[in-house]
Amino acid sequence: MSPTRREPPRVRARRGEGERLRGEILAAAAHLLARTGDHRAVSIRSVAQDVGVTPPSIYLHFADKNELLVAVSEAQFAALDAYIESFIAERAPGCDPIVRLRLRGEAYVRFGLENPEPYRILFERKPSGRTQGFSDQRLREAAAFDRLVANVQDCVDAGLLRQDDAEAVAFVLWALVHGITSLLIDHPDFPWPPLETFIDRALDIAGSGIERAP
Amino acid sequence: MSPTRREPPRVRARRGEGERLRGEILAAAAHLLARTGDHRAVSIRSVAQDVGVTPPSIYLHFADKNELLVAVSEAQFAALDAYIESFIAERAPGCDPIVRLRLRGEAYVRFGLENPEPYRILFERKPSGRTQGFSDQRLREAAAFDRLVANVQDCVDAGLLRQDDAEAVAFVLWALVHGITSLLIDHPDFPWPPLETFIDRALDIAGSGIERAP
DNA sequence: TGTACATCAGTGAACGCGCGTTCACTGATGTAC
DNA sequence: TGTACATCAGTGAACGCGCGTTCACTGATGTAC
Repeated sequence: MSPTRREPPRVRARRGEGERLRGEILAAAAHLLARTGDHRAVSIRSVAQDVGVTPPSIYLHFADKNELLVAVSEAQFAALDAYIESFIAERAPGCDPIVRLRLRGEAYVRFGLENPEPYRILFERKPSGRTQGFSDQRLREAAAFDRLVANVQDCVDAGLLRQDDAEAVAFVLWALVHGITSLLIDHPDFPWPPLETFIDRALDIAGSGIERAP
Repeated sequence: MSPTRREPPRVRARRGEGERLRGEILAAAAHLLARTGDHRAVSIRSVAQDVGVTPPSIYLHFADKNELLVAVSEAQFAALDAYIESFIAERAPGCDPIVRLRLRGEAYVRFGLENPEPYRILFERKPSGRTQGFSDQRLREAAAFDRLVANVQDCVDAGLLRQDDAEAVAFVLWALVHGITSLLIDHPDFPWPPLETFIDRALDIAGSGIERAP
């Protein structure tokens, strides 16, 4: 029943350890996001309360709310990237690039479904007020897009895909998996086909659309 | 400089014409959405102000804010449907179902790009609080999804596509065009390929993925 | 034709809420002499 | 070893804002007699 979750509220950081709070703030924001499934729940006040600190303390580490959200996004991008890479590494220690490409797509969708609100923050957030904080290049790296392009290029190099512009193909593949993820997240009650089927069918279609004719 | 746009504010409706206000409210909400590009701008107060009426008047026609938003969505779904059908009708008065399918995809993306905030409201809105107001079936109809399925089925029947479950294919196609639309809308500054190229490439890939082998 | 009255389309003021942010402050921790 | 002092990690109270919603009301319009 108590509104806070930590008792006693918090031990104050010792001299020189002020940075510790920054980490706690980011963790609390991510936790709020996952717990509530609503990015509007991430307010300066709610984050402060979860950390066990007063709202003005946030401003010791972030200039304003936008800067906090940008930092949260950075962390989520890193999480997405790590998720995908380890998903692939666990299932395909070998290096068949086609298998990897397929797993990459599946991992992407799964990350989104397991972390809907973080996913929304990453890819459906309004480019609010141009204070975005993410440069185009940063988004590219963060979204693991460059890795996708490299994966497609590997397939082309191995003679497995039609000779084609790897980047252009990567855009289409990204759009496809993003589309699936986004629809499933935002309309969970719509009568979708089973997840496995949906992903498989999508990757089959995309696959035979880009595969090298035998 | 005046905060309102209509002087004198409004002529009061005559007896029996109270429903007129309802239409004006919906129009103002849609206009606000298009003008500001931000669904948060659609508040009871701002809509009332744009209509030239006081906030409580809204409640004469809508039980609460959610009901207003649902009505706005209904109108936008209808607009999407009309846009697609007339886009196709203008360019392909004939009935080659493959051509129609392709135009359908293009029209979908174009509607989204021309109406980003309405599009967001339709497909990226949070299923907030389960008070959604849209049944699954309603979304299906509204999203013109059934028309897409029928179009795919036409292709199959004409022997132009691989014998396949039309609905499953339609899901994938929808995901693809939604993915493109959504990414372009939400990350307008990302270095995307030119729109034509993006759409063409996507539809080419999807096309050769589902086409009947010659 | 005249008047009392019901109805209808709104109004005006207020409520309580959570928000981002600012400002002057406090009190423990470490350091210089 | 003892003490004055600077620094640092926070606090507490308040600001002004826009929001959804409620409530008692007003005044023009039409109707019954």
